[in-house]
Amino acid sequence: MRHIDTELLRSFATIVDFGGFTRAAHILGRTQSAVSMQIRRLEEITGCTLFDRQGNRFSLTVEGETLLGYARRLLALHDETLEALQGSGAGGTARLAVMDDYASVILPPILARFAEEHPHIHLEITTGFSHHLMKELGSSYDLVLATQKEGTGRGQVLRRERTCFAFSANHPLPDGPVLPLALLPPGNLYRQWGLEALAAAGRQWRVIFSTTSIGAVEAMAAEGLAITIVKEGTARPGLRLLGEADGLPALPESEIALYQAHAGGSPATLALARFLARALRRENRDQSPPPD
Amino acid sequence: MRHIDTELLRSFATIVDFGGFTRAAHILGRTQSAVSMQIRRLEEITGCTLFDRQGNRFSLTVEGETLLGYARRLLALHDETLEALQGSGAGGTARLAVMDDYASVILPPILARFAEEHPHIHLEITTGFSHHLMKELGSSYDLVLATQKEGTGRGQVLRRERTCFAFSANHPLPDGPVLPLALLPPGNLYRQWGLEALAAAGRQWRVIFSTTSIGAVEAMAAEGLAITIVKEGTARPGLRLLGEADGLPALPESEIALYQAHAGGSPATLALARFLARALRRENRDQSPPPD
DNA sequence: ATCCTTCATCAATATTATTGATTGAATAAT
DNA sequence: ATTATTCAATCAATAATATTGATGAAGGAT
Repeated sequence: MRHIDTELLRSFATIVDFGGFTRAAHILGRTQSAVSMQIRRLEEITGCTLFDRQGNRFSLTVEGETLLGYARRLLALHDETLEALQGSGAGGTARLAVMDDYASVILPPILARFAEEHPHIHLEITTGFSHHLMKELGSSYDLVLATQKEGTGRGQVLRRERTCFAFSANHPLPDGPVLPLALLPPGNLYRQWGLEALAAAGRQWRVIFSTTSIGAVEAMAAEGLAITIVKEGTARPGLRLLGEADGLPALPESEIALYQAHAGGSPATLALARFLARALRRENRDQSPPPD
Repeated sequence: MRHIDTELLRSFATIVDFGGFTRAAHILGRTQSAVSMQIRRLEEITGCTLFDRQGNRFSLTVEGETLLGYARRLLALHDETLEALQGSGAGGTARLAVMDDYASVILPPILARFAEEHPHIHLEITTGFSHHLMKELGSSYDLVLATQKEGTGRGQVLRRERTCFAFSANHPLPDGPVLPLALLPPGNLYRQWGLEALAAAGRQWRVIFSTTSIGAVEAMAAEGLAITIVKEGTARPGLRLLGEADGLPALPESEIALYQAHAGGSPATLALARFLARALRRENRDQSPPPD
């Protein structure tokens, strides 16, 4: 008698959420070939083709979409079952660390939805700088959502964002030869990128404001007191992004990447990872739909 | 990462429905030791003791009851998933054959509940005499619910019922030396039991009415025209059960047994089998609660 | 054209489930 | 009491299944 193993569904959902067999395999703590075989098994069991493979790229078939709906319900119920029986011990907690800007701008509505869908999972959210957060991945945090330079790091890249200098939309740019900057403290990635780019462009600068509060830095820029650096997606209203046209150098792209403490973590951790991947990747796609 | 295989839950639910590891093993097409190991695995995974073992007998623990609730929901969703993907082919059909009296008296409300819980499963119900139905088990039917003599046959006994002679509650018993009988046609089990018992008791009789309709036979008895044979549970109102006090011999007990075409049939068949076992065994228990 | 990324496939291996035989515990029968 | 029965637990052996690591093939990118 045919039956679907829950783990096959978990792999299936993870592939969709993370947009790839290989990426899903990393998250699940298996090899790519294992995941590929699992999907083959799933297709044999259901008798359906779940993915349209067009060489490298793939998309869900209609049957795949159908199964995805059932898979999500089944997985939620499965995890709820385990938690109901094992008490609300460590199994029901997910500890996430996020860099400040995402924590205040992008994530709140996403985490609210997650909390609503998984009322039994206890969330512990910490904010800070990517660099510091990464050090405690595995000890204090199960997941870290970090900003990193394109192509760096081994996390799952969920989204890419343009990084640029920014200044008040309502004030004229400062016109002296020395750029007034408001930046986060030394060690911050954007500070480093900005200073290096300015040095390479032969510009002079002075950091007139340095604080650990992103809000304060952006407020300074919005008031026309200094230039700062922001991600396109999280810049507050009132800020204008500056480019070559404004005489300011381009900066590397930022990758928003999700790091996992251990491949294949607790059910709660995995559920949160899948949810974040789904939410961030989907919004990303919506912002820049494919040209076809 | 721990996860519960759906098949473990199916075994668990089947044990509860059929009231035993060995019985469940037969239904599932596995050995008793396999089922026993599965439950051990399930207990390891959940970290709970699911059954209170008191030697031979066992009962569900509180955690077991909790898991049972989840298991039923999970299994229903799992089976629904498979059917959604495989089209409503043969997977969504269960063919049940039932002896007449149960088909008209006991089963209708039970099957109605089943249909409500599993709106996607297509039921094919046939009625007839146990003897004939059994011949087509495996070809025309997936399941046969049959009456049999105690201790006979290899089906799963779901219920036992007293069998006796019966006559109108409102008429005096016929007083001649020759008993007027209304029975089903030759080949019927009860006809055979009755005639053998009367012969052994040295009574004389005459079958004055013989038809394939149980309703007609019972109507004859209720009108005071003849004596017939009924199961205690399915006798219509207006009939009085006759025993030694009335000068009529006792008859063997009837076993209501469920036969399965193949061990571990289709999901729909298995679902119906479990449902019938649950419904009939539960009602049985309610009718004669254990003395402790 | 060449590299790189990504998924499919294959044979070998590792893992896991099932079996068949046996034991132990508890109840029913003599 | 003592002996059969019944039923689940256990164990070592086997069967079944999943995973791996290496390799191939098919697109996209440079």
